[in-house]
Amino acid sequence: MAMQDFSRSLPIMLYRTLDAVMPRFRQIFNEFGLTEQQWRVLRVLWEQESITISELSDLTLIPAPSLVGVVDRLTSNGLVDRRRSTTDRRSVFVYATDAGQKLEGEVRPRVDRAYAELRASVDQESWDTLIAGLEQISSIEQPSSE
Amino acid sequence: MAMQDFSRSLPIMLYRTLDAVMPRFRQIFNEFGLTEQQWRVLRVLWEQESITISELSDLTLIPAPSLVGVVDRLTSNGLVDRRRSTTDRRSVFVYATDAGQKLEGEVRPRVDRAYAELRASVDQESWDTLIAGLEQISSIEQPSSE
DNA sequence: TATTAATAGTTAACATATTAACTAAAGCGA
DNA sequence: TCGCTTTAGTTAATATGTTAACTATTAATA
Repeated sequence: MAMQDFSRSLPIMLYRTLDAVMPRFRQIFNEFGLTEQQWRVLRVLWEQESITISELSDLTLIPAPSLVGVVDRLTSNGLVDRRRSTTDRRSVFVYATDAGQKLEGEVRPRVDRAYAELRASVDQESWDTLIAGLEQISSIEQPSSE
Repeated sequence: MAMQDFSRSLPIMLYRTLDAVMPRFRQIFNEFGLTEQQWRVLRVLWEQESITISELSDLTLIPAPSLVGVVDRLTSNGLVDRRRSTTDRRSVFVYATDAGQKLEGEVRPRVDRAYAELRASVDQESWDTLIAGLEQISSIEQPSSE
């Protein structure tokens, strides 16, 4: 029979792993007044000069309706700003302000260190295998929603 | 340097995998007027005659404050009910009503089938390796929050 | 070119997550 | 037994997720 053990089903294992991994990062985010989602947006903007809302949604995995609020709050905190595209007036570009850029130097070292420590707590091979396994399943095509 | 590629970092890969896996299940839940969290609560109650809120929180991975509302809505839908413990009046037991019990026969076959199809889309060994990898990382002790 | 369809962003309604605080009830030691 | 601490559940405030609908703009096509 399928899914005999609920506690070891794939979804539960994924959630459990996130519960084990994320608190250490969220603690750092909070020290800088950032939420996890705000961090993700900034993390992308630090590498992409300017990017549309929909591209940002794809890269951060934040659903577009949620992203609206996240960008709103980042904007009111002076870390990012919006600029409507001139070529396609439907699109809106988001970019990091100077304050948003500056934040990278303060937050990233902390986060990168925490990430390195996490990665060091597992042997290299297990880690790579896990990432590969996640890559495989996340690339499964969605069943057609008929 | 750590976390070179944001899109392949562990958290993002976990979220991406959930995004790939969950919609097929949520669609089924919605057909029966259930949310994902409501399903998880029922899924546990179908195996545990009666269980306290805190135990339910541990098994469903739903944080206690959220669980209050989930159980509230399940109660108002007549699927579960609360009963305060007589031995320790701080504890509250939750149990499935007759309607809640009856729902298992309708929803579980659908969900189990979808789960079997998902599992069949990956070879057995990759699946087991993935689950084992998740098990390993999710069992890492939380860094002491000093 | 007028219509229609598709796209980007947003709003709305509801459910859940996160963190802190709060209440009631036990547990515990002076 | 009194006072302190812990525990179970809940409430509160804010942020985000989920789904559907809506607006403005662009693309497509007769």
